[in-house]
Amino acid sequence: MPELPEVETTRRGIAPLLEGRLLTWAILREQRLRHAVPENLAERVAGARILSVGRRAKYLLIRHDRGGLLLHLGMSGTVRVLPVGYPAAKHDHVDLLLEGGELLRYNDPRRFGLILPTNSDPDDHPLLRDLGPEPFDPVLTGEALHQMARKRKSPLKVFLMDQKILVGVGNIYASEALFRARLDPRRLACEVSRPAWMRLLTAVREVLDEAITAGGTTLKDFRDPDGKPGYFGLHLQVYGRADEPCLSCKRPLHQLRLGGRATYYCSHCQR
DNA sequence: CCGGACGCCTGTCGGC
DNA sequence: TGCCGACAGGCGTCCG
Repeated sequence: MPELPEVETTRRGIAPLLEGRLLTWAILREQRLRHAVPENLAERVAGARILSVGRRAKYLLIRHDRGGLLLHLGMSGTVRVLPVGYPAAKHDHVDLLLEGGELLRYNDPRRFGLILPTNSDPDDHPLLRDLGPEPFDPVLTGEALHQMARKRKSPLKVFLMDQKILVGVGNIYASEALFRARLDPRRLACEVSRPAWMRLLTAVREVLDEAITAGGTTLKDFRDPDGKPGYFGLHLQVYGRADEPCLSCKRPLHQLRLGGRATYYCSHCQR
């Protein structure tokens, strides 16, 4: 589920509540996530003072004075801030208890996400090692993308979703950015011109930025830490709109599979 | 090294 | 009504 805008929305929701607070305990109801959550999670976090809540790619990084926590929402994960004692529901796998009577509750029906305590800065975790640049990092340019794509024969959309190239773009925003840049998702990455890469990078940044402003996209599960959905779904131009008219040319949009994922595009506007 | 298929999970939806 | 397959926002591994 959550791509960069949903993770960033989650980060912004929890950061003001967490920063400077003391973690007092953790309740672990289900440890079988993408990686097993250590049995001693509570002891690992109890008494730690939270310094900051950051984000790298689609990971949330909670830094505290004894290390940190790495958190990923997978396909269906959400995090909420609730009062202590709030009854736990199905798939509420982990609670992080905070000084002052609130808790951070992690819910993830499909269990593709993760919560891992780290002894040092969670930035240094091996899971983050091979990630590409953030989409808003100035080191990322149309020229850089053009270079990286030179020998890549995968479809443009698959390339765009490769987290080693750049991070944060998932299945929804890949289709949206390609529509905005008027590029055919099936085009081979190695055959895309430098001006087209610049157009695409601009489109990626615009789409992500607008989605963050809207609080992300709620197709089904996603909620911000207050339990509110994201409203970018109202701005989706192509995702989920197979056979509906293109908002630009009125011709019906197409759907196909690329890299095993549903892909939506306009065969007239995107070349 | 690269690209494609598959698996990990649960829930939901459409077709029969 | 019930069953069964397909599919869903991510990502890692395997194999050719």
